[in-house]
Amino acid sequence: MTPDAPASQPHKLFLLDAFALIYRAHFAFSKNPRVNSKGLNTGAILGFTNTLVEVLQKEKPTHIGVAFDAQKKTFRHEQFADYKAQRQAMPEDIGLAIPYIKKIITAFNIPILVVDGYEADDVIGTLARRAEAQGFGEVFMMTPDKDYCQLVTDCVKIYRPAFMGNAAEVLDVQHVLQRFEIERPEQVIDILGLQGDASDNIPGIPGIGEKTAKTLIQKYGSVENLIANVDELKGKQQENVRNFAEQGLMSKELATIHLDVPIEFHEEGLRMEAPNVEALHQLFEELEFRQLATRLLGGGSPAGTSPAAPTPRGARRPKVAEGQGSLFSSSADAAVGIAAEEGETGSFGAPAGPRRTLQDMDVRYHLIDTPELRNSLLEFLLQQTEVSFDTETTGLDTMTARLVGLSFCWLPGEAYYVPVPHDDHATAQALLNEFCPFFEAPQITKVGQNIKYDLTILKHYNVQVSGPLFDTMLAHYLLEPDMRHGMDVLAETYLHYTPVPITDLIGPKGKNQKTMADIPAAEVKDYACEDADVTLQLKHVFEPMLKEVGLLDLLNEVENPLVPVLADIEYEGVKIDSSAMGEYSAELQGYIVDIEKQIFAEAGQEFNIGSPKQLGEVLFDKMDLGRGKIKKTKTGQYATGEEVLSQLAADAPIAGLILEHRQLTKLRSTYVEALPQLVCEADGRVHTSFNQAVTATGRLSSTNPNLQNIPIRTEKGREIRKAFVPRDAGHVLLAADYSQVELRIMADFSGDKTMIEAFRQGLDIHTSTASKVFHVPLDQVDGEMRRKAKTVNFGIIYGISAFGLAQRIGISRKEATEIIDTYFEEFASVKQFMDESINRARELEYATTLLGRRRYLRDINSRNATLRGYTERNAINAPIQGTAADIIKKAMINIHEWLRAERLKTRMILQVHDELVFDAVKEEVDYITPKIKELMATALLLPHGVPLEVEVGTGQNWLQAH
DNA sequence: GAATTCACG
DNA sequence: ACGTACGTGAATTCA
Repeated sequence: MTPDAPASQPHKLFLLDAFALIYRAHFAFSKNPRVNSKGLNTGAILGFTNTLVEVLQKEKPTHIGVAFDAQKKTFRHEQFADYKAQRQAMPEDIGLAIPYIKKIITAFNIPILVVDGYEADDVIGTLARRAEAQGFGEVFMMTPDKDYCQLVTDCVKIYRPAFMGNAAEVLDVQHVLQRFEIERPEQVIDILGLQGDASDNIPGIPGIGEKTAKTLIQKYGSVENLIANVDELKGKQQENVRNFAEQGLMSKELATIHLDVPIEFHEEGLRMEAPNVEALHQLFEELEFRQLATRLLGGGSPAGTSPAAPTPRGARRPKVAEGQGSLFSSSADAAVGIAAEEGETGSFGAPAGPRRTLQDMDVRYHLIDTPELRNSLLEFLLQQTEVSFDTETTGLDTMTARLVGLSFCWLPGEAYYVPVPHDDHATAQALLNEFCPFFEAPQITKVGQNIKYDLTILKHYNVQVSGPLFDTMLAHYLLEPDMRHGMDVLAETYLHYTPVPITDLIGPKGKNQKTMADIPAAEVKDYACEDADVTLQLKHVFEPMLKEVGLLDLLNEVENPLVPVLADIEYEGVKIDSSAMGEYSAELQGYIVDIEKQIFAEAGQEFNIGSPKQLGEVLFDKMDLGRGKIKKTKTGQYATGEEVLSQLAADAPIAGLILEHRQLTKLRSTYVEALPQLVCEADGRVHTSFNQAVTATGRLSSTNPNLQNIPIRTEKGREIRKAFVPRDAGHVLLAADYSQVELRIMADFSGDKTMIEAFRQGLDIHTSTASKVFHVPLDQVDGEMRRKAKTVNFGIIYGISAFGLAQRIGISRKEATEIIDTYFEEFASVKQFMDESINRARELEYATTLLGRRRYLRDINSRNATLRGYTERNAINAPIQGTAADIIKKAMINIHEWLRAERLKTRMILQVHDELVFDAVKEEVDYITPKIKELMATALLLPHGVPLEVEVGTGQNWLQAH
């Protein structure tokens, strides 16, 4: 296909249609305009820049150019007086935005392409053709405009950038032919010529829309041929084609993109170059694009990314004058901080200016490696009220990692590093004992980034950390729940500072990666001190921010106090009966082999059942199942999910077998095989990690392994829970569940009398709902009605839709609509609550929980109905799910505290969103059961007083405990 | 590394 | 006109 030999490295050229992208970006923000502090509407600029950046990062073009329409009239205006006449004058905001956009493009060192008398599409089309002729492997015309479809070839494609929730999309020849139902891409012009294009004021032929245009072109091939055969047409259509034939031809001409623009194709001129970082910085600063600046330039100051610029370590460090009293600073000294308060701080509280690294800083990082120095350090530590600290270890796995050093900081810019002998446990233990007075001091706030990790490490050295904690990771989690909270990103965003990458010390990730223990203490010192230093400074930035938005209490009363609770839970672990797992694995394997044989017999061939691709081909191509009702995934593969196979199972036994096979292999590989491998050898237990800063709603999540998704819904799955056992014969497992928390929260928040009454009376809520929705007395609700009502109740919490409900209970959309309507008649306040939730979110652009936890819903006013709908459902769900999370977190803190105060031996070992699991001492069960119930039920009181109920069970394993 | 599927609340 | 219930994590396949 390529006429010339392709270049050695595959060339990838992107040609952007500037105005089309700018208009689209502008209108995307039209409902809730983005305005910077100078009153400039920056929506179009931000949208365009985001699109540009995305394509640069994701697609990594080798060549690129941005085409603008010529300012003056184009040949199309000469040809057709009304051309684009109806398009309103360019909105003022766009006019103001364009100079900025051009500056940004220029700062990226990307050429701007304009040719007098031509529009961008002609320029792009011409260049695309010439690039193809020169042997470019791939050319992408980046535009949302469908006119470009006429230009698509095997190597020239359309790239529709991601937009308002839709993923980016590449349209190739096949897509175009399919979409327009034509045989050659050029016929797009004929289609457009007939149907016209309102936005470009191409008239087309009256009475011909998308459908008719397709049919006619399929039959006649072109506008000209249609006109030639106009006699074959009937009635009004014939009349129209006859009368407007001229207009049709003119429309076709207007829709035609011209490929003879007088412009040279210079490969070198379009080659990608490194951006002018300084210029981008200035522009983003002026436009107040902080997030973009961080994302794009954060770690990207030229010095920061260049591997050719290693950090000259130690060269400029002031030598520590051992034994001198002046080594330690009291708070009276004005140390120079990384984020010294300078100038206006903007909304992130960080000073403007280029990113800085350790080499730019006047810091004092000291090595504390003698008993005398340690003593002196401890003395200073004990005088502080707030100290950040960090642990350096031999690895990230808390169960096996050994301590390498400790760093401390109480004044910005000044920190201390204490090496710990990692290979001599007795000496290490003795050294840590020295610091116990500090760690245990109740009056000193300990500040850390992901401090649960440090607490756990210290716990392995018998150090119990007391006093208030402040975790900067959690602070940021409350400020921006759906962002990431790594220290490096936070330092860059809020302190404009780039910490030394850990890989500078221990090398890149790989087989020979070193650990901190392999690095001389003098080198670790700077890294470790910097972490403590940065963490302290982040605290000073976040605390006022949290106070301002009313989240400081949530942090101090819930998230921070939860940290030691989770550390204890993880430390305790859950005992797993590995031999039971082993037996069950063999049993499952037997079933699997058996089912496999049956599947191959049904299919008449062997194939990889685990490959959705092969499976789809076998089911839908070879066996021809599905009868036209075949679903496809977004990548064009056959969908073979549970939903599809269940439908198929009615008349194709193979579908049911595959579902069963899927279930069994899932159970085997994800649980039965995986869990025993994660059992800690030392104590026979698995130690999960509870992540406190992952979910958008405030829930915890569990990894390594995930113990929050252990099977229970099916017979064979549930069996796995039998392998979760108490630590010894003196213990039992005790499980305490909130009953219907989320529905109770919904009842309470909405104040719905009917639902509240049901809970007050202790009714089964699904039966009660069924009785209302189906208008039958409580005692006449059958299983089917209850099942449907249960689905409705869940649907309510999730922000119900008729379609979703119909899908899930297998009824028509009409029936689903009726059920929902009846529900909202019966539970009018619930409907009102849902509407109010959405309205409040539209105003605030966030939703809140009972304790003020926020979830930002920045798309709530989006013009894209799908995205908006999604965000509206979040506006309903987030406060409910998040409040439930608030409640159980409070309960965990209170129970942990109570167990400790009473010196009980029972240990909390798991949290599963609405359930707490305890490894309970048998003798304590009767004493703790009512207290745990009470502490859970009263952890937080709901505003309207809907009671919370807790069910407790015990047993020899987790299954029995339910 | 993305996509698909499926385990849980 | 369009897509379809909220929130997670892990295993697997495949490009």
